[in-house]
Amino acid sequence: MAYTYEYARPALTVDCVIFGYEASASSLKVLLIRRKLPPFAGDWSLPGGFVQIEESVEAAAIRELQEETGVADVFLEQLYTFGAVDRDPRDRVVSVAYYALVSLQRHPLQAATDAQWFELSDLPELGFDHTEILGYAVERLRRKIRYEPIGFELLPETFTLSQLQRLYEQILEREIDKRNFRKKLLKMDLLIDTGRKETGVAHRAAQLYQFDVQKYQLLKQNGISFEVV
Amino acid sequence: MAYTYEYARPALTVDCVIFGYEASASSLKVLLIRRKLPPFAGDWSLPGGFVQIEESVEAAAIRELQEETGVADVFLEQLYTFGAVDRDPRDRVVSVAYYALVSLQRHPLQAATDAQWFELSDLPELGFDHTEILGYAVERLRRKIRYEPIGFELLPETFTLSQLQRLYEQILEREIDKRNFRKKLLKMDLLIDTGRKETGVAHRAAQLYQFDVQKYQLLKQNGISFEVV
DNA sequence: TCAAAAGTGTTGCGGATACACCCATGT
DNA sequence: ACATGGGTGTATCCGCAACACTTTTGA
Repeated sequence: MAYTYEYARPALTVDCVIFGYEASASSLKVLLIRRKLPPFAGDWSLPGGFVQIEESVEAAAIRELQEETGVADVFLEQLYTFGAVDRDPRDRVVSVAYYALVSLQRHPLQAATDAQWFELSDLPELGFDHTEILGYAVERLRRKIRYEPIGFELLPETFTLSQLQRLYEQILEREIDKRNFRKKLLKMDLLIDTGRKETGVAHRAAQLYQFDVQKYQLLKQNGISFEVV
Repeated sequence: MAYTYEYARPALTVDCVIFGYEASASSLKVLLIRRKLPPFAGDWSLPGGFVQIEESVEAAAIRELQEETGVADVFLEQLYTFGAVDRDPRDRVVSVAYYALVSLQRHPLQAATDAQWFELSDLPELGFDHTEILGYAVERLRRKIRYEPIGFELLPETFTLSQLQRLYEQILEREIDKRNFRKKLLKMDLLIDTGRKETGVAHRAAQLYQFDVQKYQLLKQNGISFEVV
């Protein structure tokens, strides 16, 4: 079946920057897909696909994420729309980019066979304008993690303060003073002490905490912001 | 001439939230268009139109802005892409929203005949999801003006500190202490004292300043941010 | 001379930073 | 017993907020 329009229309796609984090290894990764077909065959690229006519743009992003990783219900946010005329050599394609945050502990993935995780510090060349898109995503993540509690999306349900700190250090690429970090976080009173401790570590076991989402929502309505560093 | 595709494609449009500011009246406005045709005939809406196949999405926004106001070379930034399935009752339409900042002193407009400026505090009902888009734009402007020097886009080339302060007060909807505001702004050393003074006012004439764009660019590269309030 | 806005300093407080040692646990 | 990370307090500094009067100018 074919569709005919009076004026030419660009194709509309979504592309997803999927960040995955493994707290045990303190390692921040991005999921990339190896392209089988031209253009850029053999290159790596961001997972993405066409927006179907009966789904919202956000639904398309959720569907892509689900198809590539099997996960649903994770943090997903629109990033930016890339609309240069020649960004795809075949056709006029406008792409709405999203980024997702996935805790690899909470969501043990069945990544698609042609997909692979890459360390953020060791990325391959990407097809299309995907290097630019990924750069945007990293920038957004760095900015956003400083004043909104999105870091918890990357950690297990319960986590230690050191895990949280290492996450921030990874993303912001700088060291943070342990005492000051703990003082500030605990003072906000948004971490619930679960009363349980880490297990299976070859040293003193750390307290396990949970982020208090409900309390945060309340405070947020009153204009209190979550400023960490 | 008609265009045929194997799969259905949404139409792609841009919508522009055009903020205009008149320093003399301390009044922040938005440009709206009265719709002549259904749907929402008679209602007001944001200026916008289709993305042409041979122009980038940003170019389409620039063109729209130019068509509606006659101005070019003003601040214009992508806001968000609105992609709900039913946001336009006629057809599937995805819209990339932009917002622009126009100093009404610097750019005396020939606004299109069907266009009109509205006080931000006194808006009519808008067609489509344009109220939501406008809300996004206001929120973005409020957030962004606090840590990036975009306020100057809304003022005349040279301005007084009081004009600058009133602009911030308008946008942030709160009062700011005059002495603290001046101290902070002047301390940043990003305002050039032109040596000239206001004229034609019925009281003591104020110093005229200019924003030092070059110096700001330099500092920005070194990671210094412009935090005003 | 009056009205209206320009211009100007100081103080107190709270949050940010810098910094080093003892504790608990598993091997 | 040792290695590894967990956990803790204090002193200093700087930026933020609060606050009121004098000066200049045109009408």
